[in-house]
Amino acid sequence: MGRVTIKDIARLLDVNPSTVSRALKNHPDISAPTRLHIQEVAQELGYTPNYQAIGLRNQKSKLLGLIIPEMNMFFFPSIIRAIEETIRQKGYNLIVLHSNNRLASEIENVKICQKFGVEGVMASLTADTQNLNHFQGLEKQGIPVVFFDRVLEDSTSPVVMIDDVATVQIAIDHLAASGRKSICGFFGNEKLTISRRRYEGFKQALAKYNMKLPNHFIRFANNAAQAKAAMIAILDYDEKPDAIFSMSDELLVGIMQALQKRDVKIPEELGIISISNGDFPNFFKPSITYIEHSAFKVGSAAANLLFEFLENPQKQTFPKYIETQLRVRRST
Amino acid sequence: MGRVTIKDIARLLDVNPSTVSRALKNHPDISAPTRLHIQEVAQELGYTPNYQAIGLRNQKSKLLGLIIPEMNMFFFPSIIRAIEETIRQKGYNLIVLHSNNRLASEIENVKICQKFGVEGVMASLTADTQNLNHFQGLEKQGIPVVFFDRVLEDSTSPVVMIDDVATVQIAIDHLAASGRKSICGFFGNEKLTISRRRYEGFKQALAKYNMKLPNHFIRFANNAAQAKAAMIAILDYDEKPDAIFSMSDELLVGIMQALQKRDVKIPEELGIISISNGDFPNFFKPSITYIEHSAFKVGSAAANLLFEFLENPQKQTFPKYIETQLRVRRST
DNA sequence: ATCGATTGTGCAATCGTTTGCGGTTAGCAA
DNA sequence: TTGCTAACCGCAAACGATTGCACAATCGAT
Repeated sequence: MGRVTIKDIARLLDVNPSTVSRALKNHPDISAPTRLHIQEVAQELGYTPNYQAIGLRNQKSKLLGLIIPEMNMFFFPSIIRAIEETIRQKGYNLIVLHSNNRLASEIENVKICQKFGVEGVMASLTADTQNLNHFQGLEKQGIPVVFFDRVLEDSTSPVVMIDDVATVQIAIDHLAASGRKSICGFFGNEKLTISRRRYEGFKQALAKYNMKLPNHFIRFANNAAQAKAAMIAILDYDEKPDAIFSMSDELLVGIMQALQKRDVKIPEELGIISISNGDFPNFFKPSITYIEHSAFKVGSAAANLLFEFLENPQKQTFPKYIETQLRVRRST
Repeated sequence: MGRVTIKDIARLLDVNPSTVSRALKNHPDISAPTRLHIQEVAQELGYTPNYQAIGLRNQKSKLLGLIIPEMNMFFFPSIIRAIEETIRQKGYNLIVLHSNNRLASEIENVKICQKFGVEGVMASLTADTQNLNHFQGLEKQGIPVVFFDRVLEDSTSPVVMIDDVATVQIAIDHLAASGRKSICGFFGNEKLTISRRRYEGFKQALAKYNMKLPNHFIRFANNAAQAKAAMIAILDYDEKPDAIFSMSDELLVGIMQALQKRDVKIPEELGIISISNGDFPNFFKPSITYIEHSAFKVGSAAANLLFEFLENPQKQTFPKYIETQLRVRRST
């Protein structure tokens, strides 16, 4: 009961705690015999360093914060895997905070990061986040923050994302090349910059091919259920699309549920392409053509970028773009 | 730069840190005027309590550890959501540790929990975990550990899980009731107790109906890809099953990919039922009948059980069973 | 024998916060 | 005036680990 401390070891061996501390970290001041003896005893007693005490003394915590808008099955598991893997190697650990898509939670999550004294933060924002005021406390304390994916337009902070416009362009190029002429676009929460940017790219890309874009071909959906409902609604219009563009796996799932329900023939009646992390497109029949937007790469890049700031706080900030790649499957 | 501390406030107002501390927690010893003034100043300066210092002083960390064998899209996002939600209400936060399916990582993760001084741990084990020796350090320090889902047979620790045998029984009952006579079972990693228990339940249930069970009707697969390969192999046998039982969403995904590839008619040629968290069965056409095994409920129960031990360390340990429920869809 | 350098260890302060105890003041009654 | 009680607040130690500095012991060189 009660963990073993350096003091305990010191008392037991009748030496000073400082000697034990130095011995355990192989400080050259301590002679080999005492050093080995102390290490042996520490091992036997099952000594575990107390990060709270170490952190307090050294003003370090070995903790990084990850703030995500929600915990879903589509994007964030890969993100977390990637970040964990990257930071573990450097002896850091992660405290993951979900905002449940609410700004108030996000604000609180930032506070929690501060309370725990995290050394850096990675964040993806909620749809309601209009400014970064709640992150200013961190910046003031010199704690670097890296934003990824769901970021704000005017962010002067370091961000990791894909080139939304270019990525959508690739998708539309592909659809156009295979003869599609009226394309319907599905986008996430309209309040999200990422949705609006991809929507902008979509409009630009269609304009390039002089494709028409009736209002009901533009769909903003906050989740799979909304996407499903929207897709079904589209099928009830007279003017039907011959292809669907989806900006995420989550929307793709909803869209596919609708199409399966209505027995739409893919790719004959309708072509489909989606931006995706890469798993879900293979779950459907036919498999879905997608632009790979690797969450793993985003996570790794965000973590690495954060470390660059930890190592060099003066570093210039600039957006880091993750490359994407077209993967042609059977839906186009 | 550098966070504001109680000392800073004390210096600024020319009072003792203890006064500030008491004022901030509304201690009655402090008069209303000083209390309000101090709170005001603290607010203005953006004071944030230092959990490291508080934890050190109070021997608390407000941190709980969650050790999971891997971070996948099937089960653990819901688990994490549920746990987070439950513990947040009590002012606790989570540090999530992935073992990457390796025992060595799991052992290290336990150590990390100790270093950070977590007050409790929730854990789901890797397939290679044969004993709980590496958790003994925690128990010795009086830190409660709750295991869930992927647990060990001989565990004397508190566990949260479903009644595997009964759940599989429900599945087979359902298949039998709809006239299926030769059922093939898919199970996870054979080294996992959860796989073996469900396999046992499967055998018992088939025996109840006197169904035959050729060797190639029993499949252990470690992931979706292996399940897919196994399913394809089965389709190449002369003796084919008329129904499939899958013990998890991950296996279901692999199985469905194989069936879609081979254009197997569901439910005409083959019926399918799976134990599932509830999302994936709806992604397929036809939708898959499943026994709902709610990860969210498991997570909530694990967190609540852990709190019971935190509040009453003497509490008796007993396995907590999460109820499951048959959801009939179109695959049977 | 004396000095100097070297080696090994202890002392004490520090990180930020909490809390038991003691002390000062004011107010009030006798 | 004296005594007593609240009301308020400060002092200092403590949590566990680290580290600059001081100090003692040893050794070699002169």
